[in-house]
Amino acid sequence: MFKIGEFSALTHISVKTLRYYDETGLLCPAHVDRWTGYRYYSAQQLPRLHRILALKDLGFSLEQIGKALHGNITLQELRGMVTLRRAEQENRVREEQERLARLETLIKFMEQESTMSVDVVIKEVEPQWVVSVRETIANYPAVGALYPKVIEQVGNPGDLGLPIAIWHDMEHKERDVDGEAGFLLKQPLAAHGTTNMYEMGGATVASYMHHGAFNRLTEAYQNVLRWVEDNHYRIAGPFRELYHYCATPVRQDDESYVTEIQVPVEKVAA
Amino acid sequence: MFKIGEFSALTHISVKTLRYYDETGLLCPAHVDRWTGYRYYSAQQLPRLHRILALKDLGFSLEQIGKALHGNITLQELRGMVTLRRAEQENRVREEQERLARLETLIKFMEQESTMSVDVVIKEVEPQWVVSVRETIANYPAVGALYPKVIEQVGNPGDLGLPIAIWHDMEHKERDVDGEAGFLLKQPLAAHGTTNMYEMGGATVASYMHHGAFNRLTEAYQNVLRWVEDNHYRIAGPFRELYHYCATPVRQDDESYVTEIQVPVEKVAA
DNA sequence: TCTAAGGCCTCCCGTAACAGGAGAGTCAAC
DNA sequence: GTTGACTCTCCTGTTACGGGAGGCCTTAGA
Repeated sequence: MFKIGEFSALTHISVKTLRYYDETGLLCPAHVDRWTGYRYYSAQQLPRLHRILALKDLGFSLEQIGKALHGNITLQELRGMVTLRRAEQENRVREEQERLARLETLIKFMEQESTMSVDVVIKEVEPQWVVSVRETIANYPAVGALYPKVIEQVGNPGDLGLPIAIWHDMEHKERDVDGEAGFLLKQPLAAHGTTNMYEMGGATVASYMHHGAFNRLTEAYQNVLRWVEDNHYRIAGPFRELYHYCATPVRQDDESYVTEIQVPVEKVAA
Repeated sequence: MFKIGEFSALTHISVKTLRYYDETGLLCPAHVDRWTGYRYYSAQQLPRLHRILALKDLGFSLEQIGKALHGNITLQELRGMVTLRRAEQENRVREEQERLARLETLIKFMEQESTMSVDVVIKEVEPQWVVSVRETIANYPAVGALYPKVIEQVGNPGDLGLPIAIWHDMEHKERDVDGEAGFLLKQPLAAHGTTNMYEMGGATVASYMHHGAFNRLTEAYQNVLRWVEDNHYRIAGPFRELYHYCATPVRQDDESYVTEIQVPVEKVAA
């Protein structure tokens, strides 16, 4: 029989940990002095402690280990536990690898003095109802002229959510741009005249929050698209712009605007 | 200005999280109503929140993010942070991969109905003082005869720690075994007669706690050695046996004994 | 036999990043 | 005016322990 300190030295498990395992019922001392409360461990308990450590090393929680060790577990169930654990661990490894890849991409960006790419995040957006008009317009800033058209055809401006633009060209164009302008909606409305009313699908997007003037959006796009490529994603749909903050009258050089660039993406198979 | 629920819906960040970020000073609302305590967020805060999410995604703690966002950080410092983070993340990935590898090995073992390999753990053992005799003996059980020799040559049995054996043959032998028998010591003693007194080096070992009779140790060795191989380790020294529990008179079939097998190992380069 | 040092006990707090819930106040629409 | 949705603060719980306070127990030395 060992006192807790001796058992701790023997196993290299801290006294705190041993007491915790006692408290949680994972490994109770072979004997506890009724009057002093001293814990006494026996060498026979070493295998159980070792098994605990081994399972912990495999990534099981103490609660799972407790259940597994509580006696009545079959080889079948154990197999099931381990197989499940492996699946979780596979996900874990993949996530951590992707995180590492993002870090390495960021470092590459930073070597070129660009700090912006810190801010690109991948997120899921839900399906959204949209009312819009789509036209070929002279250039990007000209999209501003489309919003009044939408507003005048929709009865109640109170129903409108965030203004958005969707760019259907897959590359940058100086003129004859295929643009769509409209608003997000909380509920579907009836379509009027030349407006489109549809539910825009949900998507995985690379999102970048641009805080600054519209005339620097092109630069922002370049960075986002390079980020997408460097992180092994592929463009999976037309670009979306959400105007989170935009004062009227609209100006191209107002630095207070907040514009979100959303590039639908899908992961390229490794 | 958005109320917290609106801002939450807009960003897909939970209300709880936003309040937590307020509390920790990471992202305080643009305005807080003095009387009601209501939090009001502005669209201008979206970029900051996005940056927080991005850094969190890269694995930084909220505390680190707080420092980085607190304004006065140079590109140099940011680069340093990210580079450090990458190093950590590389370790992380490696650890998780190794854990996965252990799980897969275990599954392979379990397919063959062996559950024992759950209990093999890698651990570091410190250098230890040892007093022992080394001889070529008839077979493994014959090692028992060596311990009295050690005891009689050492004055005080009170100084002796755990009995151990060290097997210097790299393979299983039926006879003429090169065995060493002795005891761990707390402090060095003077050597006497034919005993050796030396400090056994520390090592990384694959350790298996065998709870059962000596005559089943061979089977245990087989499993441990297979585990070592399957987990891409290489044997790095003679095997050690520690007799944590062993009643006298010594019998080969006493199932209450607890014997630890330690196989010094080193990782094989991937 | 007394004492001092160390070992052991229980109880409480802290960790990171929130989630859940109680109880009370606030806002907006009908 | 009322209802129901929203918001507030405060408290607890999560995992696997570590640190420390305050008090009892054991053991070695004087």
